[in-house]
Amino acid sequence: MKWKELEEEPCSMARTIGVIGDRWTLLILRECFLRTRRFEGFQSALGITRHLLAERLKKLVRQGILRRVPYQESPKRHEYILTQKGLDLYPIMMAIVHWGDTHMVDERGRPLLHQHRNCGKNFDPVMVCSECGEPILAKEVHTHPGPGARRPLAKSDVEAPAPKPKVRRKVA
Amino acid sequence: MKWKELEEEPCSMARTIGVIGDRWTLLILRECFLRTRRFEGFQSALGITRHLLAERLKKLVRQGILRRVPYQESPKRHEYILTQKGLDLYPIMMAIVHWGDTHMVDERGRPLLHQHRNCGKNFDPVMVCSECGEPILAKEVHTHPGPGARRPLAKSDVEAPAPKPKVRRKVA
DNA sequence: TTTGACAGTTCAAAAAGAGAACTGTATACC
DNA sequence: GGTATACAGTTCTCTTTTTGAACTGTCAAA
Repeated sequence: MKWKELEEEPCSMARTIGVIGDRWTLLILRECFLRTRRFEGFQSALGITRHLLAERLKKLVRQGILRRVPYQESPKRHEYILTQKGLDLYPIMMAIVHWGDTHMVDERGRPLLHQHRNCGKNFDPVMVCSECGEPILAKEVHTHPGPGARRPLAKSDVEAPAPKPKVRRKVA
Repeated sequence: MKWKELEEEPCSMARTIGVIGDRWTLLILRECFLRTRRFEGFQSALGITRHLLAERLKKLVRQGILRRVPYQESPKRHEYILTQKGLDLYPIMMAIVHWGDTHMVDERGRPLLHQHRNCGKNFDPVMVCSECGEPILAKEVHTHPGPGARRPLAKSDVEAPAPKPKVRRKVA
């Protein structure tokens, strides 16, 4: 599969993955949220090769996730700033961090704590339903095709067919 | 950088990215949440090469995100089922989908709608603070080192130094 | 004049991924 | 019995990506 194609699939997840779904891009975005803005800053913080960094930054700018803003003339220098579209990635970042905090910490505990200025407390992000406000569990969510689905109302597009082998065998 | 190293970095985000931060892994996980469980199912749904699929599934099992469960004897066949650790990835998936729904849809609208069984309505996921319940904005979050930080209390570890060039130039 | 900051670009070598064919067990159909 | 098909991989070669390191070019400070 060519990754350009991903962005045209009738799946918001595939499209998003086509834009930010690789390791370096995600790490670059982490740095953005930690207030890194300049080429050298990203490069030294991440140890990414300069070649790839230049390419990834270009792509993020093309996608409207970063804005390339001049901060001095002669020589021309630019900073990479998150746009609103970029800032909207924050829940993804927080969800990733939170999973790591839950499942990937060693005995010493979390590397980073997050404090909510509103209430002053260290917090965890919780995903809730926009309609009823209750936390969302995978089991309680039912998906069905929306207007942008490939073939409207074709359930098989969105839910894999139940495993039903044509050939019956000895079952363990 | 070797990607194994990522998992040892003192950053929950880097560690998580080391585990699930590549395109195919994310797409495989999408399929898992859409109830795909078998090798052929993943392969035909995604068009991933069989080679890569086998490798990624192995890795996800090693990481405890999927469990390889036999569903028949002779020939031995297995299904790949999300563990609790895997199910806990759901907020990440939903956050990714939601960003795509917001920023990557065409005129036709969303490819997929999500219905919350609790309240019966189609919903968007909203990320709120575990302490005060208010939605979280990037601007309202302050980070500081936790017990698992590389060097306790070294602020420079977690916040990039403010851009302060040693050399002063004509500023635009 | 030399050094260093900064933001890239270039190029050869190594790693990862794609595409297709092949392996091996087992059942169903003719 | 012979052929076809399901399933879950493995093996192979070829192409694309990524790495690592060096190089380019502007400007300022010592």
